[in-house]
Amino acid sequence: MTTIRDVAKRAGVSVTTASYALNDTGSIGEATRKRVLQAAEELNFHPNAFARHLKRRKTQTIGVFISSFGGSFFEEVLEGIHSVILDSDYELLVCPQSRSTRRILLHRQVDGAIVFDPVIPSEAVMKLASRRFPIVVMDRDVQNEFILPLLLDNPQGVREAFAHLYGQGLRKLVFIAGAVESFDNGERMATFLSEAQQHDLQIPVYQGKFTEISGYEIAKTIIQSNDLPQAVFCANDQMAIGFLRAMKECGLNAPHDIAVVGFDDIPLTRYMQPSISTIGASRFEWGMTAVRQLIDFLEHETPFEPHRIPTRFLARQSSTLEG
Amino acid sequence: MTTIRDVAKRAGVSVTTASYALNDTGSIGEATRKRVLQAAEELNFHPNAFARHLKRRKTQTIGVFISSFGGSFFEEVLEGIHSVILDSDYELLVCPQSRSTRRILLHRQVDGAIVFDPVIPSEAVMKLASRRFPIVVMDRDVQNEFILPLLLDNPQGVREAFAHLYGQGLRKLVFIAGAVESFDNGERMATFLSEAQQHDLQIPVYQGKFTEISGYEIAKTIIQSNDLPQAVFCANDQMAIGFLRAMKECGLNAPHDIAVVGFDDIPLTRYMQPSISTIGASRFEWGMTAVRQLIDFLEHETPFEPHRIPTRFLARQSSTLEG
DNA sequence: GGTGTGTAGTGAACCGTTTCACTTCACTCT
DNA sequence: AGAGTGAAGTGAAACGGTTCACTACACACC
Repeated sequence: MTTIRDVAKRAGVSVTTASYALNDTGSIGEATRKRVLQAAEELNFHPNAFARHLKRRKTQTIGVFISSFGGSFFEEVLEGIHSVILDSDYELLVCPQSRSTRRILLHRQVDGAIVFDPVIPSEAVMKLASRRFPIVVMDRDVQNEFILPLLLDNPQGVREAFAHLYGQGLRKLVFIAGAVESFDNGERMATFLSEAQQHDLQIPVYQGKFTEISGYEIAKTIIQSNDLPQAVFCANDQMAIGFLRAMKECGLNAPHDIAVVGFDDIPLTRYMQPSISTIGASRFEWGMTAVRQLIDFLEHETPFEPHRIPTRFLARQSSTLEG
Repeated sequence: MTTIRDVAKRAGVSVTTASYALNDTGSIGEATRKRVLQAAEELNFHPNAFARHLKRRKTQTIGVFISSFGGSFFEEVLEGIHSVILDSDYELLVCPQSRSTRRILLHRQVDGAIVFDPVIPSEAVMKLASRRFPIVVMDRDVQNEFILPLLLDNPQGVREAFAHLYGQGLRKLVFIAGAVESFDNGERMATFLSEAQQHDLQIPVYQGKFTEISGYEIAKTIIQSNDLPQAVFCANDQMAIGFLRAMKECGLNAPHDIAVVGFDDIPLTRYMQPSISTIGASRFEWGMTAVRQLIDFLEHETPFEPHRIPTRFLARQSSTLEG
């Protein structure tokens, strides 16, 4: 509750001088500065962030908008973001999905945004983005001078995975898709199907929802059809996990009966039995890159440079036939 | 960039009237209110949060201070917190460890705090807490009128786990401790040792750090000593996972050679092979309770009611000897 | 002595809201 | 007719900083 006025009074200077001294701006004599700093210390003064932001019209804060904390997916992205923030003089505001929050926050509570929540409509993003409010999107492909899409290189990983399956002689393949609105899902599917087409394969597609349970249910359907594919490619790991659970329940073995591949390389995939083949990317660096570019833009208007985050296929037990 | 003045002008009323109309306070005629709301809509007006907070001296925001996003531990806590926030008219500010951030944030950027980061000194918490700034702590046991400790019932779960091991005839037990500063670690250890003492058992304690690698290293030490215990109790799951990895590498089998129990019930424990016996609590509800109590205090000064979050032992493969 | 230059410091406006204290005016009551 | 009441609306002072434009003064230079 102590204000800069209290500090000024105690140091015997004007408010202006106190402000300059505390911010190390303006020209203030060394002795005076010391006196002000000491007064501030003694009074345990901390400037009111709101008053400051109000006047400066800058919040020195980056907003990150994610769909939820769950799924152990955002974790690493957030850690990457956080690691950069620590070394900057920005603050971090993480905002999980919420209508009201979003509206209010987006209006001037942060200097720039990182969007990773498909629920936010692209039109809203387009409308908000501006020189004074740059946005990095990690979940869609909209682009303009003030919007930077920073996306996974889905095609690369998917092609590697396809080659891996095809190379083992597997020809009867199935694609299990995630949420239709998802950009990543679309790209993964498109790539997989196009690869297949080049090898004259027909690929049935089952529509899932990126959730474990949807993978599980699709697996049951497929198994009951009594027409097992040799391999399934799941658009994310959660569905692969569900798929494997169903297989296990039915006494089927991966990769023997059906080879399974996921996408994302979430930690679980390494620990499951069998371990799950998947496509990974460094989410930590992904997050780092996002903030870095955003801060660079905010500070020097460095133009955005869209590029893809590399992915790589990780062959593990669930899809690797022996010998 | 449009302000309430623009709205007022367009609606042909004073700023005061516009403010009252927008906030549904004061007494404003229905026709006027409509006109103001419409003007605001047309201009796409959103009140500047900083100006508002500055004047109101309330931010309508809850700050959550965690040590990091990693470890898949906070995830569920945050989701619980978030779920309550969604139904309230508060906003959520999640702030991972960072010196500067903390200082600044704590000073008036949030109305109340939830602390789950051992790095924050208890003195700081004590100093900050006040009627106008209540704090819920989830990682330590400081308490006063304005600080609510909301802790796990460590003793309950640990006692159940001890009984489980002891009940299977295991007598040669070892305790693997986590970070010494940790309140939870201390309580888990104290309970385990006291239970043991009641049965006249001596328990060696190894000092770990709550990390997988520390569990791994301790396991190697123990195994090389050639004097295997019948069971180890790890103060958290990460260490249990490391311990099991070391065992596997040495060709040892859990629970046969050594039974292993962890603490936290992180998702991995269910999926590992063998699945890991552990002690769980609903972190989701833990988070929910924390915010609920905080908001209740903020709104009605409802006095804090400390209580423990129940834990339960979950017997899984890693510690269950067959029939 | 007049001009110029640089340093140290100050007054007051401003950022965009909220809200206290007040005015107006129409209406009712006695 | 005069007093009283309540509803609708307004002016201006906050809130706590930052910063523009300015003063005061010492010093150097020619």
